[in-house]
Amino acid sequence: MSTAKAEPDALKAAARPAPGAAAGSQTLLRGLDILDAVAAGATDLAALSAALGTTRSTTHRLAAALVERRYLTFVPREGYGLGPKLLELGFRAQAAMAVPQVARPHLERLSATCEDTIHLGILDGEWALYLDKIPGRRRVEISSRVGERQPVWSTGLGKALILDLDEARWRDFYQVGQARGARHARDLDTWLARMRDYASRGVAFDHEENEPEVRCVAAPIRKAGGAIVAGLSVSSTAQYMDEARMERLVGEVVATARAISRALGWSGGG
Amino acid sequence: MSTAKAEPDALKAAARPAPGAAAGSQTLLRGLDILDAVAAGATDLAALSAALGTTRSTTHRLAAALVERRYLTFVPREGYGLGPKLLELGFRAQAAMAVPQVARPHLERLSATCEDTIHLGILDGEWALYLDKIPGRRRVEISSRVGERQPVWSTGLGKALILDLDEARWRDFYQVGQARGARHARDLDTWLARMRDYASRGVAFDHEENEPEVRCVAAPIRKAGGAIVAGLSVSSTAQYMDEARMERLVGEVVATARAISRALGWSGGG
DNA sequence: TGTCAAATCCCATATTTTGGGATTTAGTTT
DNA sequence: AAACTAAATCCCAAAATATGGGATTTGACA
Repeated sequence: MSTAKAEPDALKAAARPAPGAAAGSQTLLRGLDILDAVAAGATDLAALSAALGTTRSTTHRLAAALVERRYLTFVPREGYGLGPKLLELGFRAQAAMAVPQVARPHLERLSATCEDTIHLGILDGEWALYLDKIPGRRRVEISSRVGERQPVWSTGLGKALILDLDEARWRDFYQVGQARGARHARDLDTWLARMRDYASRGVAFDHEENEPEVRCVAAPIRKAGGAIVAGLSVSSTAQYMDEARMERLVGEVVATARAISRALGWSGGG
Repeated sequence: MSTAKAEPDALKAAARPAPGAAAGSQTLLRGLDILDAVAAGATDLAALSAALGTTRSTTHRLAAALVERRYLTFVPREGYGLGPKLLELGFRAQAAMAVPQVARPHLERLSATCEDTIHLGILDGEWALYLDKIPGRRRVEISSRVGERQPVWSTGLGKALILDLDEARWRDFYQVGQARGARHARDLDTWLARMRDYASRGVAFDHEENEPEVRCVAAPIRKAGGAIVAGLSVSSTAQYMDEARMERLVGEVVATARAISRALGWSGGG
């Protein structure tokens, strides 16, 4: 039941087939697919049915269950939308992680002095996962979302998160990135050389490696004992982020990361 | 398949049987129940099985699907936790609503001058739904969560949301509240008299009607045209909120609500 | 009042889920 | 170091559940 319908392409993501996925929960998975479809912009039953490849009947039953549980909202003329239950669980999920709580005020302080987008994130397997974000106040905004994942090897935040690992691990992250089809691949040796430099300075940069025109300065956050538990980055478009400014930001970014680390119980820091 | 198991009672909420619920999606609903159970503190398969009343097998399959879709996290020694996908969808749900976006900076400004908990909410059927919250900085904190619902008739925020309705509607909200077993019921006439007073002043109070010891001052937020689209409240415990302070807060709260209304395009406001 | 599109409901069929129990994985004890 | 324990994970026949075609209702609009 291919879904290559007319879909405005706004409903891009939502890869249904599932990789080596766990089968045996079709109904549950379809329900979750509905959440994805709604998040991607589907608003009526027809769009949902098309996205799932199921009949109106089935789609309606699933959607109705989600509405009843407040995972979706439904307004007769308007259609479906993400529901308050997701708000609740989302904020709970964030609250369950200690780092964002502690970091928030520090991020806000940093945000007050720079006009750019600030991200807080952790390492999630082979990805960098955003846990919090303070939008910048420039005319152009970095389009990222809390809960989203970005490649480790190409983002400043990602590189900050793996600063302490050895070169073998660095290679792994680089290769995973290449395998997933890196957009602006650089050769491994250059990348490793930069990583060594970043590691020795305790900061990481992103010179438009992940996204053209987007640059950032990032630093690792450490918990008691010194292990890296999170990272912090300041991002902006190239026009606001020339080399000189990136260097000027380093002090602030590192200082903020250190302050958060201290709040988490890390007393080190030559 | 009755669920009257041993449940440690820590997993209180999660009323399974579902009221006049939509049947025909057992698997999906059970999956959602798992999310609730994890949110309520269950961390291992045994706890989840107990909460759902299903066997380890079934529970495991559902949980595995949720983990695969990142709605849950699973760490061998630690157990299950709410996953990053919920973060993503939660923040998206919030972003989909325009009001929180516009209101945030104003709420933060208000928060800077008062030490108390600030809530932003909208009317959701017969409930007041919290869309955003800035925690207070007092020793005791108001335990509320974004995404949660509270009765309209007994909360300051709720009353602010229905300030423009006529008396017949007010009665409806009051009666729904009574039907649901109000805790500190007041007689209808007194309540209506107060509502009239609130409506004429453009503020609403909560004198420990919803929760003993919790008081608040609330004001409605209006969109272009003047219709109430949201509300704003400042809450604290009685010890920090005597009558005098509540009166003193009115100006600030109303001013903030007005500022947000103006940002939403409302130009009215005698 | 009539028309049309979308949502909602119904029910026999067959596909999907279920759960008992076997197996594997890790951490702890002897 | 090997046996023990607890929890997670996997397997498969039986049975309950979800499915979707089509009928019906709802409500906006003419």
